[in-house]
Amino acid sequence: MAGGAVLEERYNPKSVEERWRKAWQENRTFKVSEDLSKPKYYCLEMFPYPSGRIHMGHVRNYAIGDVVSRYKRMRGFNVLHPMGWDSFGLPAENAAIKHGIHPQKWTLENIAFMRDKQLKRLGLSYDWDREVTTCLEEYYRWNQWFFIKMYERGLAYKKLSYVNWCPSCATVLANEQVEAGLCWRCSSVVQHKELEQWFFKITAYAEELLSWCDKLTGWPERVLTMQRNWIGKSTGVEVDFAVEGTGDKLTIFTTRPDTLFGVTFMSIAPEHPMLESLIKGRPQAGEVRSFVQRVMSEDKAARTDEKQEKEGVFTGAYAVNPLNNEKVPVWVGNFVLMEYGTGAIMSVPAHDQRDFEFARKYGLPVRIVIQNPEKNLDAATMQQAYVEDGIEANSGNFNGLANSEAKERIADFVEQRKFGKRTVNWRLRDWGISRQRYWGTPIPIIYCEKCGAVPVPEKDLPVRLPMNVELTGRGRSPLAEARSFTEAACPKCGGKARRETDTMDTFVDSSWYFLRYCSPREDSAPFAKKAAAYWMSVDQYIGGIEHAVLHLLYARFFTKVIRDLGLFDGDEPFVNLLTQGMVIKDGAKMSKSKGNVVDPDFILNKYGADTARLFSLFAAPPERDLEWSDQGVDGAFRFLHRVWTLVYRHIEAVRGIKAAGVEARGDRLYRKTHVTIKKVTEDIEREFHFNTAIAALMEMVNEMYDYTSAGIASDKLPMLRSAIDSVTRLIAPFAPHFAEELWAALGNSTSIANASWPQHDPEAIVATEITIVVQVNGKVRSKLTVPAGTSDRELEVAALADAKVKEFTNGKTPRKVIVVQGKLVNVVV
RNA sequence: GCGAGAGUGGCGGAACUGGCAGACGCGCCAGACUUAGGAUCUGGUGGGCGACCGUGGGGGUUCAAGUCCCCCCUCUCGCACCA
Repeated sequence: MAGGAVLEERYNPKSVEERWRKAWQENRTFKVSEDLSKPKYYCLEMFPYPSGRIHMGHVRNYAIGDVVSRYKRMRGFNVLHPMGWDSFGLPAENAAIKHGIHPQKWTLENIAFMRDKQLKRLGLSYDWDREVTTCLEEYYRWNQWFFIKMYERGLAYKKLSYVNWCPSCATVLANEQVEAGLCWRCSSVVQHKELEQWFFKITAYAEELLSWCDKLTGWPERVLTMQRNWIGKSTGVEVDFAVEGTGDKLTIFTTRPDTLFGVTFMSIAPEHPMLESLIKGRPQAGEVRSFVQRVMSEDKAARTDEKQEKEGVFTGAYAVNPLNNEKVPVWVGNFVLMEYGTGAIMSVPAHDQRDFEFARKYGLPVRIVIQNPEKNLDAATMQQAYVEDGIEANSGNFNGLANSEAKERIADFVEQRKFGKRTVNWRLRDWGISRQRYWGTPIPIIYCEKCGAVPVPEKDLPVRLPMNVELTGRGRSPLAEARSFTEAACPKCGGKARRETDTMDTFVDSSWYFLRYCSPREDSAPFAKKAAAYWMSVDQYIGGIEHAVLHLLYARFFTKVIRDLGLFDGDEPFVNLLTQGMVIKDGAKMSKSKGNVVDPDFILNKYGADTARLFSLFAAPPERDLEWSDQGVDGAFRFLHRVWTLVYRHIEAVRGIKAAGVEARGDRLYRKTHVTIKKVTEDIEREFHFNTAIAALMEMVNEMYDYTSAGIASDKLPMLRSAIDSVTRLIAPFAPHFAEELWAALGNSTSIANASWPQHDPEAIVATEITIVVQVNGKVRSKLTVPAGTSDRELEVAALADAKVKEFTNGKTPRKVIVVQGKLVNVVV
């Protein structure tokens, strides 16, 4: 047996934790496999990037997940709780450039250190046999496999487009990776650049990704809101305006067809493909070109800044409004985005604030087409656009209709006359996955001079990332420099060809790793279908809010694609999501520059893992930010000490004693024990409120001290035994090494991880006597102790007879007496 | 501007469907044991001398409001020229 059957006098976390860490490893305590006889539970924490060291945020994240896993396990679930490494990515490459160490070596060394020297010390109940490392070919080959499957279905495609370019990372970024115009990783100003890129067609799933937001009831509302905003569905109408003098059509998108009669000009994006033909041969051409050039030279941050002055120039061209055959000027506007809608808009200054400002600035006409029913609008004097609902005016046959009604009627009219059609526009763009970097999954495409882009056949996978590549941090994709890599034969015709040298965005790796955990050593498929059918979906996913739209949206998308490939029978990857708060110190996020970082190793050395876990779970509920407090850690340590000392004192006396059963009902410690079991269980079940669960355990331990303060009679030993027994089980998910040690000392020879969770005795918690609060006019004046089950009538009589009540009612007759069953009496005078 | 969340002692935080505000912990104060205590144990600890007053501010509903309704303030996060 691994545990010491005799307790040492003083709690020594170091020796206790070492002993149990070893025991768990040797006994394979947390190894799991599919077992149809038990209900399954899949608990997952977002896997880390192997940066070299873990931080307090990791400790908190994994401690939360571990409590959930261990608790569910004790409740009889077959728990899958895996860990792995999101191990492709830029820092490895930067380390290579800076220190001349190969990214692979750097990464694998970091993983070994973080796994063996850091994570394993935390006592986390992982099945380490399921470890997944995304930078190994046994994993990334399946990224390539998915790419090819998606390519075959038209879900992966290449196109020339304007992309977000980070000059510092020297690579392209997805839209999701640009935050306020800055690179999400290094905060450089993102540039606009035209490049050929590979895309995943996430927009094909936009509707489904959106509609499922309503069904993910186990997700925090704010994450769903962010996803809904990001997907950004807007329904409207596309309308064709004929360009005067040419046969061309200028198509615009609008959500406000009810304002179509109020169009007084048009605006198009500087990148609009029709621009050249519009200005050709016109006197305005020169001015337009220099305007366009100036706007396009601005970086993305400046261009999309709301405070940016709205500017434009007249192209000299006119377009015809198909509804009233009116001629309106076409302008180029710096605020019109080519990526959204059609890159051209109709401008209705009377009813759109942007258009209004633009019209006033350039002296363009304003025409009211929706009248305010409260107060007549005047185009000449209005100070801002009228964007509320109202009645149609100046709108031909539609005059007099409510604008909400007119929206539909005008859209119908547009469709009947074939001026355009109803459409839906999405803010969501396809996911650009090409990265001009080395340390990632090679995109499995070969370019043949004759056949064009040809996917690498499945049998030739993986396309291995070559190891002998020089990394300079400059210029093009590092892979492009490696001739042995780029030279290839066309899989179709065998002719001379070259390989794609871009690698995939690392968010591809984390989009399906949760499926891989189900069967991590499977080598004929990304995962075994049967294993996934058993384990998926993830019952509880835990991680930071920072992935609210990035990873969590991509993973949902991949899951749906994988479903449609017939590999997995489910719609969503994560049933419940817990977004834990940050760990902060002195009111700010821990960061090197602020010098407020707490090193997990230091805490582990000084107090041990159980204290570190206990504190991070006790100091705040998981979804809130946690303020780190050195003194708070002392408090957690002290609590474990108190439990230890209590058990140490009585262990000899209770060793051979049988725990108390129902015959002990009525004993105050027995009652407290069962109240605590109920409270701890409910707090874990209800939103994982570990802080109050731990508080309840502390209360119980205080009660145990009190119970035993004057020594203990032998007839009370069964109650003490059952209390110690229960506390040990209840504390096990929080402080597992500690609990194992006590558990062994109590004479158990199997791990407490496999012990059952205690169940409370409902009869035991029914009090025989209850305290009733007595109020006079809503203010607490007295308390009554009465037998449970005293009737309302008796309570009222007792309250009115109370001396204090008489004093405060001062002889007046009560106007009303309110009795709340078992709680309170309020006398109103 | 839009959306989400929050505001409670000196501090972190409790208070499930309206029913003793401040559980539990930290800190602080006092005492015990001690050569000693930054160890441990015991007790106390919202404010005010008091009637009383206290959950960001102001109204309201109710026998009763941290909790429900209306108005306002502050903070955090996300989105933000999306046509």
